[in-house]
This record gives sequence, structure tokens and C-alpha cells, in this order.
Amino acid sequence: MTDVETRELRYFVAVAEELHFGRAAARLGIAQPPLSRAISRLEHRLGVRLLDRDRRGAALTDAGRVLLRESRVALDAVAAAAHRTRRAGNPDRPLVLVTKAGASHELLQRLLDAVADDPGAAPVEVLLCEVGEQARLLRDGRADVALMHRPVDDLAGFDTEDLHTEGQVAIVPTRHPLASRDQVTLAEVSDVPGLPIARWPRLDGSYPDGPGPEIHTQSQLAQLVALGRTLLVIPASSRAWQWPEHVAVPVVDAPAITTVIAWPSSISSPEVASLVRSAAALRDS
Amino acid sequence: MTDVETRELRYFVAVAEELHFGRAAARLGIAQPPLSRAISRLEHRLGVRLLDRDRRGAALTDAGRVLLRESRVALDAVAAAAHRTRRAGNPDRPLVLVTKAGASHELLQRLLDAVADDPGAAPVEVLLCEVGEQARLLRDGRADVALMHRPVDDLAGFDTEDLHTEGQVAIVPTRHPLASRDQVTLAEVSDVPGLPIARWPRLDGSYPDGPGPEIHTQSQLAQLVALGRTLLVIPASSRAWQWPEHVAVPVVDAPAITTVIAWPSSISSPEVASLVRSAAALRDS
DNA sequence: CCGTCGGATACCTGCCGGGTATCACAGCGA
DNA sequence: TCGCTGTGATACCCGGCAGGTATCCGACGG
Repeated sequence: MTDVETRELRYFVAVAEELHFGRAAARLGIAQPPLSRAISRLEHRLGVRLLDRDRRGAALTDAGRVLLRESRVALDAVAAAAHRTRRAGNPDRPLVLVTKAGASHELLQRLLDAVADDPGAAPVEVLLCEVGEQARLLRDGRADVALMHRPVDDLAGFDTEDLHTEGQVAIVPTRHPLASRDQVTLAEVSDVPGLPIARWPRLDGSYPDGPGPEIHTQSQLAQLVALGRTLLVIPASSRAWQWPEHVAVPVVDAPAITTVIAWPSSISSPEVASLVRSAAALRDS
Repeated sequence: MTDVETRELRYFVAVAEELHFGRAAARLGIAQPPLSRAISRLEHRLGVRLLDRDRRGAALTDAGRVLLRESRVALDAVAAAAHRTRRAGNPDRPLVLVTKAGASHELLQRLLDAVADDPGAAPVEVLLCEVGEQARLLRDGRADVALMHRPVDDLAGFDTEDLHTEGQVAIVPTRHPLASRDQVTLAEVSDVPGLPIARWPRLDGSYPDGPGPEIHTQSQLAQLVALGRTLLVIPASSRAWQWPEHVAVPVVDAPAITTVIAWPSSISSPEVASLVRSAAALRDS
């Protein structure tokens, strides 16, 4: 009943993700045999079969699926411990604020201005990330605080403060028939011939079905839009990256998006609290 | 920038708690020199001083305090991964439900009856623990679900469902003047000569000031009450352990206590969901 | 029936975790 | 002042285990 080491969890996660010992070993930078041994030792120690070894790879058992999910949060927690400790050691560490590139641009701008104007506030470093990455960065300690969006982001385990609620708009090429409309509905917009609606990831990271492209990165998205290959439904404030050849049409029945400031509920640093206060003050004004 | 291993975190936690390398080493079952080395390697790797070595022991730095807090949650997460995986491997694992010994006795009884009557429900194993221990057991995976009490327990990071709200009563010896009252106030009860009010731990585990005894274990509490050495303010339902020589007097202005069923928000097992549904059904009936 | 692919096994090696002995240093008491 | 004690650090050694290479075994495809 010896204790589980993080190395073993990292190894298991690699195998569980690759479902192939050889590839997992390569990814980990070790040879395949030690990896096989480590996994079977882990199985033995837990008294549970984690993988069904099939002749063309490996498949997760139920217990394996549980361990995969749990390992990710455990590894994030360990990484967070290291990150936050490193930061606590540096006397004038900046707070790291993470947000999806391009979203809530104006709000972010005002927040940074407010912080800059406040001589007592800790400096803030802005980290821009891809769709759905904020939660990960908060969980593993690379970021202290995030701007996130309800209901599209996963807010479990975080404390949040609502900052701003807004409707969504459809981004369509100027010459498209829909461009002249005052407003549209989701139904109208979701089945436009030749202009499939972009598919954003759900809370769990999976994608809804449909003909449009799956959105993974901001740059990919920008290019798709620039090429006129997809129709986009986004919060009005994300119009910061919009091009002259597109127009935004309000989508009346799309769910409202609330921008929130989020931080790990375990954390209770005065710097974070002060930043949250500054952000909340922006909302009131 | 190699990764942090759980062993190192366990070692650090031991030193941080003992504030003494020798004692920490003894507790860990290793010799002192390897422990010193492990800690200084950890400090070097994190690039941060964790402890100020003084001639009469060690003291935590700010960074050390951060790492202590973070290490505990990380170690709990790792332990939870192991526990939950082991349980997932056993096909007919019982759900482990933890509650403070003595609290919400009647509700627990009804819940267990309901589960026993439902042939489709997973079996439930009851684990009784001391004051404030439930959160720990949920976090490190030794328990799946808990009966907890708002606002006295720490519910951060858990999903909860309210089951029952009730007032609190003061437990006083029958021959005491207060025993004949219909109701009392906190002010009356908090300064009774010769019968100091018992002090429960706060959310963070610290204790309020006062003359009364600090409550750590249920057996200690039972004995103090039986001896007539302390005056107790508890939820009405905790009267399950009450003796004939005491009476319960409602305390009109004490905060109401809500019994909740709580489970780690990361978990989404059908067995837990079903148990929560059973508990919620009790509330409605 | 052979070649290939994927994982397991056998066996070796070097590193690192852990042990013992000892040091360095600061109080402290006689 | 000088040991003495209690503390953590250093020096050094040893054994086990992580990790490497070579090889095997079973299953498929041709």
C-alpha cells in the first residue's frame, strides 16, 4: 500500500491518452519497457486493472477512466503547488490574469487601466490563451485569476464575480443577405447554405454535431472568418477582432453571455481580492 | 525544472508541521540527513527558500506557508485518485457516507432505511468521524458523500443539496435555573457562571476565545456534557445523544443549521447521484 | 508461413534515496 | 571559559529501482 508518486500518474495519463505504450513512452522521453513495468506496478499496487491490453493497443477499463480523470486533477494540484510557491517566493510577483484571446477586449482594457491608475495595486500580467484553456491554467497555478464566460466556460471549483452580461451577435460577410437584417434568430442563422455555423466546444471539451468547423484556436477562427468560410455567433464585446468586410447582427434568441472574473476558491490572497474589487468597481460604474 | 514528486511534498508537510527536522524524520520513518537533503533539493528546484533554519528549529517562510497549504490539497487529490480508482475496480463497492458521530441521527436513519428498501440502490457504508473531518475524507477519497452542516462545516469545492434546516438548542443540566425556561438567547447562555459554553472549531480549524473547552472529539464532548462541565449549543436533531439529566432549551437567536448532503463536485457517478436523489426525496416527504 | 506490430520479459547499469558517522554552530550552565 | 547539548548540514557508502537494450510471444495480414 505504498504511496502513489506523481511520476506514475504522469505515465498513466500518457498511456491513457495515447492508448499505445510505444507512443506514450516516446512522448515521455523514455523507452517502452520501463513504462510497461511502471503501469503494471501501478495496477498491482492499486489492485485494479487499468487497461485492457489488446493486440492493437490498449483500452481503458472503468477504473482506468476514473484514474485518468482523477490523475489530471491531482497532477494539476501538484503543479499548482509548485507554481504558486515559486510565485510566492518572488517579492514583487505580478498577478497573472488569463483570458481568451479577443474576448471582452474593452472590459479588459478598462480593468488594466484601473489597475495601472491605482498605485497600491499589484502589477498584472496578461496571458492570452485558447478556447477553454483558462480553467486549466487556473487549476495548475500558471494563472491567478481569469476572465471567463458563463455559460460557455467550466467554472466548477472557482469563485466568480459577475462583471457584465450581453447578448450575442452573428458575424456575417457584408454582402450576405443576412447582413442587412436588424436582428436574426438562431434558427435562421444555423442553417445558412454555404455558410455553416462554427462549432464551439462544450463544457466537457466535446463538440456538437454539425457541418461547420470545430473551433480550437483563435488564429484558426480568425482565418476562417476572414475567408468567409464560417458564420460565427459570439458575444457582442468580442467584436474587437472584426473586419470591415463583416457585419454583426444581433441574435435575439441566443443565450446571454456573462463575463465573470474567476479565481480558485482555495486561494485567498489579498492581491487577488483587490483585483477582484477593482473589476467589480468597473461593473458598478 | 524537473517535476515535484508526492514524496517530496509529504516530506515537506511533515517538516512544516513539526517545524523540526529530527521529529519530522522520525514521523516519516526515515533518518534526518536524507530529509534535510530532500527539503533543500526541493527548495533549490523551486528556486525559493521554504524554511528559515534557526538554531532552535525551523520556521516557515511566506512561500513555505503557501506550499504547505497547496501541498495538502495536492496530496489529498493524489490520495483521492488512488482511493477512487481502487473503489471503481471493485464491482459491488459500497458507497461510503461519512457524517459527524451523533449528528443528524434521525435523518441518517431514515436515509439508510430508504436505501435499504430500494433494491436498485447501491449499498451504503456509514463512516463516523470527528468534528470537521468530513471535508478531509471527501477530499482524499476515503468517502464518497457526506452529511454536513451549514454554516459550521467547510463546504468549499463540494456540491451540496439542502436536506433540513433547524434551530439550535442549549443543553443544560436539569437542575440548572435555565432548564425551566421556554427559550433562551445566546447572550444569556454565553456567560453562565460555572458552566462555560463549549467552543466549536471555526471553518479554518481555529477556535474562538472563551473560557469553555475546545471540542475536538465526540467522546470528549459526551464526557464533558455528562459531567455537567460545559454548556452546549447544538442543532436540535443532535439530541440523539442526550442524557436524562439534561434538558434542551431552544436558543432563539442562534443561527439556523442546515443539514446538507455533500459530494466532491468533480465526481459524477450514478451511484452518488442516486443516493442524493434518495436523500432529497426524504426532505420532500 | 513469414513479416510486422505491440506489449511483456530478461537482464544490466547508474543514479538516487536512504543509512551511519561526523561536523558546525549556538546557546547555556557550571 | 569551557564543555555539553540540541539542532541542522556534510561526507560517504550501499542497495534498490528507474531506465536502457535485446529479445520473446501472440496476433494479425499477406
